[in-house]
Amino acid sequence: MKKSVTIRDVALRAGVSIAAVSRALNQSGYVSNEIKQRVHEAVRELHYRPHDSARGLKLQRTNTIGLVIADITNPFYAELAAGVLSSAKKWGYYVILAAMDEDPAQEAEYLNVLMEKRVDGILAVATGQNAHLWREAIDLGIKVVLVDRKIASLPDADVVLLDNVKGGYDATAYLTALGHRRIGIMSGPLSTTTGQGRLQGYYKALEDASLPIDPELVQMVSFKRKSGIQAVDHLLALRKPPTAIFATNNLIGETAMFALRARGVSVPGTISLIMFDDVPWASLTMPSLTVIAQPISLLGNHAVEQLVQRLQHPDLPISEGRTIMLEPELIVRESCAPPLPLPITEIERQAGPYPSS
Amino acid sequence: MKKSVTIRDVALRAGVSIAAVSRALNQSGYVSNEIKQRVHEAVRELHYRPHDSARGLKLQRTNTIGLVIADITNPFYAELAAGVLSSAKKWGYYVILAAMDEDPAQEAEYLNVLMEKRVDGILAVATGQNAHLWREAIDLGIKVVLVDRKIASLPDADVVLLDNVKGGYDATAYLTALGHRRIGIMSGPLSTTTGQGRLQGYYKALEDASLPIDPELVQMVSFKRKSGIQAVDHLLALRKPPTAIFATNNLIGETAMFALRARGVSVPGTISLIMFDDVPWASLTMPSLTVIAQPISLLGNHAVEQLVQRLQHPDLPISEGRTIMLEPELIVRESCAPPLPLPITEIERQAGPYPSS
DNA sequence: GTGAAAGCGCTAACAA
DNA sequence: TTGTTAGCGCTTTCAC
Repeated sequence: MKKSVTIRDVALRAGVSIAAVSRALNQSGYVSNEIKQRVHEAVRELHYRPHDSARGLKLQRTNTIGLVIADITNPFYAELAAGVLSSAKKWGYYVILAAMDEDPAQEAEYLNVLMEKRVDGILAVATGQNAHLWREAIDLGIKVVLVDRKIASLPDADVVLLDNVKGGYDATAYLTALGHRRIGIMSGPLSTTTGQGRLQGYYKALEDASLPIDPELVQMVSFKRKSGIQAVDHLLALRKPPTAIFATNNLIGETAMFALRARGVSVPGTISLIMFDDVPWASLTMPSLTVIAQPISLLGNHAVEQLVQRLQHPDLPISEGRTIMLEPELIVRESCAPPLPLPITEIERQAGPYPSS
Repeated sequence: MKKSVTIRDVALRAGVSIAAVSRALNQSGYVSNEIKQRVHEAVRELHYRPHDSARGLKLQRTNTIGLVIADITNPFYAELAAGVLSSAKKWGYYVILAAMDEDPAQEAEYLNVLMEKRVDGILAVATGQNAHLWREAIDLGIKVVLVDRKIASLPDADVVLLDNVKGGYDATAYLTALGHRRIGIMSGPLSTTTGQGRLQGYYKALEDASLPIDPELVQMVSFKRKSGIQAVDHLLALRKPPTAIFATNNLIGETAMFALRARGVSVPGTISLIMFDDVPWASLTMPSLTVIAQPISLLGNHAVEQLVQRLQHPDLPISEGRTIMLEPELIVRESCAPPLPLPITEIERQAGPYPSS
């Protein structure tokens, strides 16, 4: 492995100074066409590649950003990442992926690394912990844009959000409009604004439909795969089980679908199911799933846009941090139907065995 | 935004030389415990963070690797990335994600960037083009490990593969064992070793079952979502349509599932379906999908392991490049069944209208 | 054990 | 228009 070729080698080869080479390569300052030519020729012959660490050291800028998410295996984050990657590339930024798995310790570890690497900015769906580290990153001069979740301890960071309250409301209202009166919700953790918002929307829709809030119907689960099977069982075992379930993200929806099938519960015959997040498989299941779709790529694009803006105008007023809010959309498919006149157990109790749908 | 604190500041604060600080922080060379103490105190007080570009420049090493894939939105790559991320972190490496979307031009662009960034290594599911750039990367001293696909032009690169021939064979043999005699295949592009291998396995299984090869039954499609709908239609429209279809990756399987449902074809009643790749939704569809599962996380882990080994022993003999080959596994679910005695169109022709399954 | 100093590869004053 | 040079922040000889 031969010694790597530097700007000095190029200068020698082209018979000019290294400053001239730098100028020629960066289109900065004055360079005659002749020199430009000679330099590019030398570059080609020598296979010269500028050394990014050296530029980074000199320029105090890396053209690299960090993307902090929970789990790339979750289609939501995968699509977000896809949007971020392509947008970032367009602006000349490249991304270091940090999957913290909803674990504050891992988030902290990644944050430390991203700071040492002096990434220009960080796009983050954060746990909400590590407030101190986030502050430190910002103080270091790293621009932070929060995506999907706001965090209270960073009121001054830009943020790109989905209107989760509306999403939760629309999902629930769709169900009440179908005639459901007992709607179960598998809610994500209230430590996240997404969990909070969607649950809040659920409450609001019930209220608007003059329906009582039954605490038994709200099941707290984590935003992870297979984390809520017992939540489904719990709902199913209720004295008066719900006639519909609202799964507040795609992993939870997967779980719900799985558990309902395993228990032999007919959807939407016995129970209707609505899910937050549209994902490719939602139209492949039988029945296909009615969902609240998020404009995920847009979320990513806006986030990058926001970040790039901060990067290019380093001293825009921070003060409040800008907020961009996107709208979710109800996509009706097959998994929701009007409820049976009465919950099936009620019917059984009143009229004896009843042929299951 | 105040000037960032450097090793010099720490030295001043601790009342020692910068060399001592460096030694203390890196556990290298001799440092008295007292100095060590003072340094760490100063670091804490000043919130000092080593500047990675500076270390990188000095050390000619970045602790960063590139991961080149097609599309993070494909669950296969998402899981691969997840495996790579966690393995890499364990070894102290962080990853820049490059999604080239099966496009050689994008791959080239990313490759150039990764070279300029002087990543220590690259893990790649490559297009197979850009041979020259890959060579250049290796010459630059960047260790390259190929994952999932081998590329002919880089015989000296380490490679971590799945036995695609076996996978293709097992899928097809399972179908022939069920009694299928006309099996359609939606094959990926032969420019990839995965496409090649799976098709080769298909041929081999047919041969072993003494079944003829009918070119009409092999449909070439790209490894992309919804790229093969017309391929399904083509198979369906055949004078003697297949009684089973082998979809050679998860995106193609998604497409097949989608198209068959849209056309009202019963699975596995009229047509059996088997897919390469196990994905979370494969057990949620109705019927659930019989698949050939790849040990994807393992693939990622091995790849990182391989790379780290090269990184830690820079002058291991290159010569041939090591190959690790993993085994696929057949997971039987509900989407395959014995065929109808004769293709339904034959029956119709012979016996008039026939009640569809 | 500790510190002074050279230098990693690059950019941008500044001088010519 | 071009070249010389001083760092960017760090590690590591090499004297002491």
